[in-house]
Amino acid sequence: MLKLSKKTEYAIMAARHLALNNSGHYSTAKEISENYRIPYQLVAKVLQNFTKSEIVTSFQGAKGGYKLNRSPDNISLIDIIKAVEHNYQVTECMQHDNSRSTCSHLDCCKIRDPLIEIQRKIENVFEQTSLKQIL
Amino acid sequence: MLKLSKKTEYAIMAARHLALNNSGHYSTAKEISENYRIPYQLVAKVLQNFTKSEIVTSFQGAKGGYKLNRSPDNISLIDIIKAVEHNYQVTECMQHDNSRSTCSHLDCCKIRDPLIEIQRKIENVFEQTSLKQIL
DNA sequence: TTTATATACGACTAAAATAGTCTTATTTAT
DNA sequence: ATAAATAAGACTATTTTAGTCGTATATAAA
Repeated sequence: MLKLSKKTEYAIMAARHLALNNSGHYSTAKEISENYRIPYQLVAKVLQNFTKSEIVTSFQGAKGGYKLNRSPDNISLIDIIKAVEHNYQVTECMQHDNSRSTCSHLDCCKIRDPLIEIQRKIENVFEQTSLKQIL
Repeated sequence: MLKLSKKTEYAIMAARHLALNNSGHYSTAKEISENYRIPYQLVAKVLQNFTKSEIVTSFQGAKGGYKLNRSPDNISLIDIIKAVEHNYQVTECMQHDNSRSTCSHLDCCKIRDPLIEIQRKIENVFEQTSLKQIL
């Protein structure tokens, strides 16, 4: 519990790699996969997510690859997490695809509000950490 | 990802209940189970964990039950979490039953140290929140 | 214009973690 | 004795996470 997903770990590793290799050439999913022994398809998807979130720019075809869009000190871990995870909430009832907060507990559970505060603080931890800090 | 387990949610709810009902009578697992519609066996186990961690004192037999050992402002969420969860680490390689940090990534993943810092900060969030604050 | 090398993306499968149940033993007040 | 509790381990079901497969599309270069 409270664990980051492999997807998020791979995302941080990939972002870090891109930050360290942003001189001219475009890094590929294959390159990152081999460099850190991450399953190819997984990094590929992570990088596609980065593209959708406009963290990176992608180039298709031979000599293609990915390149960071912003400088590493302008990318926070929360940007990276949001790019690859739909739900990174501390409880189910905070997840945004839970259209109405369906609390099965009588009279609601009573601990929701304090946990929302916890959630806010945890998000803050990730927001305060930039990619630059993890190079 | 990053989600608290139901066990932890139930633990917080149970601890909160005990804090609100610490006048004379001993709260039972059945009482808490029915009050919040939590599966009986699960609360029971949570309360047994509390006993082991000396968060509560238990009394067996008829008229038995549980009672908080300390005042709510002297019990933090991290105490509650530690009582019911063995592993609440952000990554696998930080979990203490991983005797040697078995990192499958080449040259280790390079993001371990910054994540240890993240872990420390998240634990701090739970440590800074007392049971009293969630009543 | 063909080939090799990339990204893009959806469907599927496997594995692991979580949640919940069942059963039995023990303790204690009435 | 009996009823009402805690204690605890084994088991099962469910859900989530991790990983794979297949196919389409884009592009540089031979």
